[in-house]
Amino acid sequence: MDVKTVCLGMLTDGPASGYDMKKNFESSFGHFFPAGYGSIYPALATLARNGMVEFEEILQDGKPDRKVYSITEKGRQELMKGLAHPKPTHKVRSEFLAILWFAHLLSDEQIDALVDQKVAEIDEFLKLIAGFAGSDCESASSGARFVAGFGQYMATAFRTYLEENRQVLVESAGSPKSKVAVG
Amino acid sequence: MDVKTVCLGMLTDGPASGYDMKKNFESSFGHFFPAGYGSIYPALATLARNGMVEFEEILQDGKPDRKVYSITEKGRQELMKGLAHPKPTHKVRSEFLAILWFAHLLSDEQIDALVDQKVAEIDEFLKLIAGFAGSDCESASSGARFVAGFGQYMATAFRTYLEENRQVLVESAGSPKSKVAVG
DNA sequence: GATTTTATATATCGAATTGATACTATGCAT
DNA sequence: ATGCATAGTATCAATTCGATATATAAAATC
Repeated sequence: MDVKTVCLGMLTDGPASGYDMKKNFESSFGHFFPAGYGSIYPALATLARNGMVEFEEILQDGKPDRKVYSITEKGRQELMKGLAHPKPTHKVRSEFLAILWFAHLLSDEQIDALVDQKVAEIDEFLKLIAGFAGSDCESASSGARFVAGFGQYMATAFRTYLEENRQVLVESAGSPKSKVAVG
Repeated sequence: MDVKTVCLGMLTDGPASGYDMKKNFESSFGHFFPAGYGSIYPALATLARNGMVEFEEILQDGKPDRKVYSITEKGRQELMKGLAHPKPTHKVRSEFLAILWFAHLLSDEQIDALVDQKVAEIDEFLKLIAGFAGSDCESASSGARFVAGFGQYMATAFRTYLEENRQVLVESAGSPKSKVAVG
C-alpha cells in the first residue's frame, strides 16, 4: 500500500490531475498520509505505464497543460488488491519526540519553546479540521468523516498530553521525578 | 534531523554497536522513530567517515565481530546542532486510515476485521509499554518517561476512538449518517 | 507603479528510508 | 533433524522526502 494505491482511490471520485491530487493530499490526506510531487508524479507515471490509469492532455491558455487522469478497470482491480492489505501499518515518525527524548541535553528555554510551538501548530490544525467538520462533512463519505474525526480526536489528545505533562521535562536536575499522567 | 542524529544521541548513553542500537530502536524508539538496519548501518558509516563517531572492532569467538561505536567531541557538537532544529516534525503515515478512507469500497466484514486487528495490536503495544512503566521507569531520563507516557496516552486515545466510532464505518448505505464523537 | 507572493501545472534530482534479504555460527526446541 | 531465535555484520531495489527548475498570470503589498 503506497502512494499509487491512494492515487487510484482518489480517482474513483472522478478524473483529476497530479496537481489536483497534491491539493487533496494537503487538505484531506496530509495528517495521515502525506505525499509531495516527488511521490505523486512518479506514481502516476508508473500507473499509466501499467495501464492502471489513462490520461488526456488538456491544453490551456497561458497556464501549463493539464494531464487529467482516469482510473481504468484494471486500475480498479489493483485498487481493491491494495485495499485488501491484511496488516495495514500506522506509523508515527516524530523529530519532535526524538528531540524531547534527549531533553536532559537541552535548556529549559529550548524545551518550552519547542512545546509552545507544537501546541500552536496543533491549534492551527484543529482550526482547519473544524472548518472541514462544519462544511464538507455532510457530503463526505463515512470513511472521510471517520478519518477526519480521528485526526481531530488525536490532535486534541496530543495537545492535552503536552499541556498536562510538559512540566516533567523542565524540572531542574535532582528534583523529585514526577510521574506522567496517562489517564 | 534524521537517523544519524538519533544514533549520536543514543551514544551519549555509552558506546554501542549497530546491533545494540537496532534493539534500542525496537524497544524504546519504535513507536515514534522507527529505523531498521538499512538506515542504521549507513548512518553509522557516514558518521564514522565524518569523524562524528569512532569504533573499535571486537573479535568474538563463534559470533560475528562487534563494531562498538563511541561519540566524539565533533559528534557531540553535531548532535546539539541536530537537537536545535527549530521546527521538528511529527508525522503520521497510516495505511490503516488510508484504507478506511475508502471504507465505502469495502465490505462490512473487511472493515470489522481491520478494526478488530488494530485494536488487538494496540493492546499488545499497551502491554509492552506498561511493562516499561513498571520497571525501567525510575531509572529513565525525564525525556524517556515523557515520551513513553506519550505513547501510552496516544495509544489509549487511538483505541478509544476506534471503539467509539467504528459503527460509523459499517452502516449500510443510505442509513442516516451518524456523527463522529470528537469529545 | 514596481515588486513580491500566490496560484496554476508540469517534472526531476540527490539523499534518505523501507523492507527484504544474504552471510555465518551457536544454541534451543519440536 | 529441522527449523527458529539470537548475535552480528551488511547490501539492494523500490520508494519517499524535500528542494528545485520552468513558465505565466493574477493578486497582493510596498
